[in-house]
Amino acid sequence: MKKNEQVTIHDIARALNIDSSTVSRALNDSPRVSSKTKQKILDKASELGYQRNILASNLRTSKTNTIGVIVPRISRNFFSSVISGIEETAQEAGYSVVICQSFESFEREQKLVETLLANRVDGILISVSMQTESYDHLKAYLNHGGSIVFYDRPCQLENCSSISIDDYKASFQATEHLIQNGCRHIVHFSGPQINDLYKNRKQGYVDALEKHGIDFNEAYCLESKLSENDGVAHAKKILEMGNVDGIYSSNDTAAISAIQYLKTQGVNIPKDIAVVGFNNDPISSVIEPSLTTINQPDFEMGTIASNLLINKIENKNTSNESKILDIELIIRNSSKHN
Amino acid sequence: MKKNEQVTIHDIARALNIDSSTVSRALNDSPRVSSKTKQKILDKASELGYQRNILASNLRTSKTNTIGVIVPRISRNFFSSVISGIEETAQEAGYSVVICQSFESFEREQKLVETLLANRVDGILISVSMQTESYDHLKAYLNHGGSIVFYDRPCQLENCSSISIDDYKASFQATEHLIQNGCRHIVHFSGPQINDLYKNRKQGYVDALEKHGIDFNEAYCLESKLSENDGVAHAKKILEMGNVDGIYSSNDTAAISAIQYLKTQGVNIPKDIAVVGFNNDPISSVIEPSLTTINQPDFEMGTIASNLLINKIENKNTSNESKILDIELIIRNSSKHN
DNA sequence: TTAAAAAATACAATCGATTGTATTTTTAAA
DNA sequence: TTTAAAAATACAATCGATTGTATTTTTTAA
Repeated sequence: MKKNEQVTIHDIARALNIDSSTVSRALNDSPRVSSKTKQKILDKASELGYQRNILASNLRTSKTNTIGVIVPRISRNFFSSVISGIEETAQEAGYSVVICQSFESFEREQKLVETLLANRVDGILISVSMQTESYDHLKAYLNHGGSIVFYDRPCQLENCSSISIDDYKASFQATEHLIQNGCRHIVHFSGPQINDLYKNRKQGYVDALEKHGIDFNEAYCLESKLSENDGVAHAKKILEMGNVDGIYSSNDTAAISAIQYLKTQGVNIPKDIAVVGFNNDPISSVIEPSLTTINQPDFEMGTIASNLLINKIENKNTSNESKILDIELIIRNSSKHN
Repeated sequence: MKKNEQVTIHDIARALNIDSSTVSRALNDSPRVSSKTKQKILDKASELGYQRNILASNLRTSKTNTIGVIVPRISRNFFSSVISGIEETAQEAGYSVVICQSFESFEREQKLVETLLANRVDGILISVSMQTESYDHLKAYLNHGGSIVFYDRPCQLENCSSISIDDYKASFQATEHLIQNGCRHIVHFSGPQINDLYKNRKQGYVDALEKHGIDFNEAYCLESKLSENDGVAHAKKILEMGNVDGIYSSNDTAAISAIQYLKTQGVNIPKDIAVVGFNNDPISSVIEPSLTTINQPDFEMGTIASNLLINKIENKNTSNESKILDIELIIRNSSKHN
């Protein structure tokens, strides 16, 4: 931005023939300035159209009152809801929020963390990309005195809090629901096994099968990034397999595209194949048959993540917590097996 | 962030017994530093774990290489696609992007602009909120030397470029499509008439009716913010009206919730009432019947918006442009009237 | 009225990087 | 070898706000 147009505290000071330190204190409502001069300064400031330069302020105080949010992609309803929760809480506490998308790319995630560090944000809320296996970029940020809280996809990293749901339990519940509806050959759409989230979801599926005396078949576990295309590809494989009667997908996106493809191939959902998804995307209630899915407290996850981070930043609480939220299985029409 | 941990160019300079200005120039790859010392400095920098403090740099250069994006809400697919386009182009040009949601609130929008100004972002890309009637907040930003480009919802403001679609034409086309499919009593879900976008959409509807000799009935224009709830409320009104046989909605969200409600009331879509939406949300192809809608080049709109703004910032082009993109009517099942 | 205490304000260094100018060192030409 | 030109580096001011310390002014109490 052009410099000439910028009004600084020095301009105000000069206009009133006082010192800029007094102006600074007045603008910050310090008790060290009399209310008379405060008023004079405030008046002059608005007269001149003064706008505080936060860059300068941040540099001096080495505090930006900004938190960075790294999210795989904002277009997923779950994530945009989490962000809303984050923003609300952050705003109340006087923090700005910078939203960044990693698009599930590790390389991009690294760059984003670097940029956030260079910009000296006070803390980072991150749901790591599906490719993230190394945490050096995050460690670098921590070493510079930053705070990190994981949300949705927890990671084992010292000195970080996390907030997530009980993926294992949710998965167990979803799978058991299919079994109780008569499914015996259940395919699982699983995500990258490098992250705990998808590991836990797979394990819940495996254990539910075991509990009900169904043999686990590795070929029934289709691992992918759970995109729309992946859902279609999985559906094709399922038709080749022949005897599949249930699908438990780690997200709604893949479940929905699979349903759509299967319908075009004359498969009856849920009669032939019952389906359960994960996330409760708005689209899941619109598709026919409506999709049975797991609902997560997304907005709440955002508010809690924000709170954990701000507490960390402000040192109110030095201990690290791993909070787990409850989920809910929403039973709709895609899973009624009769 | 804590100060003690921070390595500065002065630390590097001290360690090598040279001046910090040389370090600065070396890190910026200036020709004024010999390649030998450059290498020494680079090595020492990585050895000490140096991370440039952009705050300081920005303060000195009064350039942040950051653009602010104000969006009504990121959860709308159209907007998240625009953002992707913005990010891609901005990144290539070396700019960071800060995404902010106004949630259609004017008050919030004002605060966001203020924050972006305080942070001295080089430019703002904005789709104004549905409540925005005054532009003083934007003028203040312009007065401080900032650049503004409007996207999707253009505004009459001096010295600003804009990128949008031909809402009038799209609306005309959508309405005409309904008429050609036999509709005579077409209700229009319109948005706040304070913005050109919704004015144009309404006018296109009105003129299409006129062209085909259908009287315009103000009662058939239901104005709202086009939320899900608004769609349901409109649907109820339509049932009370009795003889409505077509709906043209200014967005998909309202169209879809209306369809869902009407279906529960035994209305056959499209036989009894044909429906056309706007935006081509992913959900529009999933709902049954699939929704006829207007597809906008969302990603492209983002890239062009970014380009216009960056050109403005870098003064490559001082003239102000109003670009208009072409749309496409996607005909699906919700509008076949027989 | 005067001294001490309290309030208000001024001075000056600082945050970390950038950049115009000055100085020193190196190179090239005479 | 000497000198001019070019290259490399050092010096010092600056961006705009903050903040500890010093000074001045005002208030209070004796």
